[in-house]
Amino acid sequence: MVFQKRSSSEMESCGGGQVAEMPRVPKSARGKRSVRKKEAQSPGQMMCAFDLLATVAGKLLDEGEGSLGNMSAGAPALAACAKDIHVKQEQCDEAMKHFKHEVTDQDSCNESAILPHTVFSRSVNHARNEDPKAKSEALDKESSMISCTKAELGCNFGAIADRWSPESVESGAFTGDAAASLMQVATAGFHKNAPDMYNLLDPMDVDVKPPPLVSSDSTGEMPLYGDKIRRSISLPRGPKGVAGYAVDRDDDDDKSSGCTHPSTTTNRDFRPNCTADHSRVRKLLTSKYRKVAPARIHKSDLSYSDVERKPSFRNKKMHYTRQRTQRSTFKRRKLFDRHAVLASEFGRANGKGNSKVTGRDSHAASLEANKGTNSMPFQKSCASNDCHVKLRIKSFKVPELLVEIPESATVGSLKKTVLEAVTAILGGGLRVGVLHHGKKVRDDSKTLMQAGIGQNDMLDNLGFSLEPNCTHNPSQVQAPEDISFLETIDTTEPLARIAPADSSSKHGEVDVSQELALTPLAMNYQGSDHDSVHSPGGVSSPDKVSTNSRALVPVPPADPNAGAVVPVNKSKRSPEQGQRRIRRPFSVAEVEALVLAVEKLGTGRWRDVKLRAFDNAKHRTYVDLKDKWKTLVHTASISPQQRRGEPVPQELLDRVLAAQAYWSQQQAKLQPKTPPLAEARLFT
DNA sequence: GTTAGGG
DNA sequence: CCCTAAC
Repeated sequence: MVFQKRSSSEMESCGGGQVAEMPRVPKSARGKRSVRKKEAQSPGQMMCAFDLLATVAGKLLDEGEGSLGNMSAGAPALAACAKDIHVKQEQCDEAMKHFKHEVTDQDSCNESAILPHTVFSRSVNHARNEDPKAKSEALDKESSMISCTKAELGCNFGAIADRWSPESVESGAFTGDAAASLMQVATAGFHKNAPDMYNLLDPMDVDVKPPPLVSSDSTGEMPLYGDKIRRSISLPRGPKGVAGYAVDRDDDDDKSSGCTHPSTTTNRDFRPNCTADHSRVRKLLTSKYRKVAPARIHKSDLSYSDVERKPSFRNKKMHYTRQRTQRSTFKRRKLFDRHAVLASEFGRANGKGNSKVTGRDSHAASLEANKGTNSMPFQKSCASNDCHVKLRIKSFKVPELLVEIPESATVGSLKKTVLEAVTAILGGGLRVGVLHHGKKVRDDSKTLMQAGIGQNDMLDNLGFSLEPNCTHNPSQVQAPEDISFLETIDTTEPLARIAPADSSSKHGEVDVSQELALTPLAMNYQGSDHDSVHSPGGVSSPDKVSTNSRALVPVPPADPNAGAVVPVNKSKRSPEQGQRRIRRPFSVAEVEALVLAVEKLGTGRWRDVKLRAFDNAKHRTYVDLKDKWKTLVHTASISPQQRRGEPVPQELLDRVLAAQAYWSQQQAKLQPKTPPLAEARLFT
């Protein structure tokens, strides 16, 4: 596994929070993005992971409490177990060095900061070593390296809550402390022995309040989806080398995997069936900014299983329908929304090594402070001077990962790889960011009160994020903005996270993450309506631009009367419609499928073409297909030198022209509305 | 909801 | 890809 370090530039970005220019923003919408200024933050405010670590270390050591404290006692012995850990010893040392440097550079940090980190890194070994049996089992299962039970998390959270004692709040609990506590929870969770690492991904309901009716997974950090990767059985006339992988992706990438569980509704600690879906590795990193479509907050949307999807699609493709209808209906709004759009596509894996995993995203996991009905991220129960702040974090999401793994690898190994990546990230440095009103609160010395946290207005404005420690990936060039979102965005801040437009064009390789080519062309062609039930547990694939790449969009104000249900994001923005779909160039395989279908069905029957060849490609609408055909015809009629993008085999283009000519003729024959010549009719 | 075609 | 008109 490769543990990439971030480059200094990234670090800068981590702290700088600069706003990238949004790519495809309609001119009409430009100029409305002043809001993005809110993102601009002083580099000096960058919160150093050390602050957190130092805080954690200090607290734990001083108080002599917590698992970390205990673990520290065995640190020496743990050192010998370094080989077990997936973070190489050298890396640990390297990390140590970085930490030291950091410590040196940061007055506010002291040497103790190193300890926590070290302990974190090694605790994994420790835990695993202590129980050989458990260890082997874990390895066998390849997916149980890290985890913790909800109960454990809950306990930890309880501890956090305790830390936020009345006095501390009153006298000035530091936001840094809060972050440290959160980090502790997260870290602890990852080092405990539990069934699956998804626990961390699960929402953690810290308080006792009943879960909100609506999931607040609006952080924009949707669980990985359950894309499927299938291998094209055969591409009839397709040229060799044609991408044979098809990845079915949800239309909008926003549908979460079918495994999405209404987190708020159920607190399952173990969700084996979802593993595959959730473990989907994304190519990631896509965008630096994301937006969340409010509408997707609803749990029904979240649980969009493949099975569920298909029917809905057939039933009128509500999807499109809704889209279109709303679009026209809210055209104006849409334009406005657009400026908040977009995602970029990701970076690509570098290197061809197998099982390379890189944690590169800055907005690692993101927590969200959740406010259910009336639940707010923080609840202040103030009795005179006693102001307890209760907070609920709906979910943790691991940082985005870049994974490269040979197709021959087993699903199990993929899981393991991903898990290792996650472990490395967490072990290598994790920090928690606190966001208030969409802005990171970098000044750890501020009290909650000073930061405005705890006031009634903050309910919807507080969020947390788990981020990789910038200091750990110095070599990483791409410094994704490390802005994480929380679903709660201040209403006054139209949040505009625009994704850099480096989209599509360059995600070159067709690795797993690459666009999917429709698979079952052959099958479709044969008229079989390939069932779209692909095991959700299939290998997950990275997505290019996926959920993550979406910018965050505040949820429109809920119905006043329904306010009790989900007042998560209030915003005037119409989410769903506002976004321009990301550009997804057709792969050769898709073109092949399209050509095949058109040859058979002819032009003018796009819906049928869609159903026949792209039924599983949720993101391809019949309009898209029609448009693609249009461009194909055009492409075929121009010189190769004038063509752009992924070259389409001439053979296919020839077929396009042939099919176009044939069907045009057929059409002419069938409806010679304007009977040109008598001769024409004679033909029919 | 689909098609067709311009943008 | 989006948007509309037309059906």
